[in-house]
Amino acid sequence: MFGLVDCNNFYASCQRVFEPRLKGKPVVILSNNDGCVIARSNEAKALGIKMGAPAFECEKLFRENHVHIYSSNFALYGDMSSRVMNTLSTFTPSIEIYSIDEAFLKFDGFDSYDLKKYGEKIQKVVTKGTGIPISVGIAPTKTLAKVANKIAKKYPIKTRSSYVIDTEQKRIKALKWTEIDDVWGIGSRYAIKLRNIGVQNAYQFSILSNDWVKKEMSIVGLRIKYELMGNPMLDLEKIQHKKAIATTRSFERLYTQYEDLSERVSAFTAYSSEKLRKQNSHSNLVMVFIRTNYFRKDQPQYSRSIVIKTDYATSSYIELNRCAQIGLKKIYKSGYQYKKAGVILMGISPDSATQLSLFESPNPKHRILMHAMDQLNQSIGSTKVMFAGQSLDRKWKMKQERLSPYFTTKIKDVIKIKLN
DNA sequence: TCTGGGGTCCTAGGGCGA
DNA sequence: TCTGTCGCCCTAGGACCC
Repeated sequence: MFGLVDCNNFYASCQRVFEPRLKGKPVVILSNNDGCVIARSNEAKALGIKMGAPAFECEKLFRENHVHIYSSNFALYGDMSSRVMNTLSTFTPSIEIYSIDEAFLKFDGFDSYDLKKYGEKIQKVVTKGTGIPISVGIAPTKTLAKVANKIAKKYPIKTRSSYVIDTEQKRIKALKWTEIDDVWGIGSRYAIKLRNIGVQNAYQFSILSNDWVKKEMSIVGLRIKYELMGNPMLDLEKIQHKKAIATTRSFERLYTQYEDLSERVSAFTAYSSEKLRKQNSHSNLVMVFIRTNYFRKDQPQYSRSIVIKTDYATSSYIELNRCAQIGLKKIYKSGYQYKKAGVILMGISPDSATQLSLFESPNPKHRILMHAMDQLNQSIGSTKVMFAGQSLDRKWKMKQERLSPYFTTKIKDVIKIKLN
């Protein structure tokens, strides 16, 4: 059996752990640059605040309903997430951390356990130990565990936040209850397609013909169908190195000058290459993209990307940035107002399996330099040592007007308790 | 005026060598 | 020598996830 543990309204819950006054109040978290709503408490959802809604469009709603607004604080959420995951790993040896707020558990050899009760225990221990409320869904496949989790989350009192699908009757009932858009793996496009042929819920999807599903939704759709029928197609995924490492950002203003974009691309490459070195890997493909603001229909639009091959697989910022700058030069066009850019490193291989080039070889000094830089930045605690290509006076700055303290990762932000 | 970021997987279609 | 077919590789684009 598989279990899916999902933290309820994770980012909002993290803020509440350290500010209990937020309990019962509407809370929203905004994306980078304070652009969109990316998380909401139940109270905020009840007000009709939509996921992904632009913040500037919600201002009136926020004001009138005294909504508590926060800029995203990923250092805090990441730390809280590892506390939850550490607690979960005490309940089974088989765990897959699926995202910052979700984990799949596998219960092999738990035949003598009452899994419903076990789920309730997991819920209690995690919530007590971390302050984060969770829901637990258990079923024979990962996709059904997702469904079970939705039921536990929807009916926390009736289910005690733990629901198990362990009979054919329960499976069919749960699928009939699940709207087609809520099935894991069926997004908005497929949902429209399915509704057009009269499929409204997961059960109706599960009895479609295999041929139709395969033809219209590829092998991925067919796998979902089998999973919903109770036949496991997906197992726990092993932790593996990332296949692509990206740093992409929207700018706080529009850029027209090549030099400005060049500085940003240089900084993005520095950050991506740092992530690459952290996972002990090399890359041999650098993709750069730039684009104008596609929301501004009144302005001329331009969007291009390019992939540049490095001479050899490397993790050196100097070599990767050389390629990124070549790419940028090729795709930059003057006369446009640029809103976003990014650098994505691809063709990633572990250090141990790096293929050497016949004619070019890495400069050994780069390796020593990168290592020294990473160590310096690590000891300082943030990226302070930079290359000349990056702006020292940080002309570019992310908008984060409502950032909460870093309660668990910065010593000056740790809560002080007064003892009488 | 202001609209996120970072990933994965799959398929179609073209180029190319056997 | 020419042509058709097959399979592999690569890229672009579409779908999805959180």
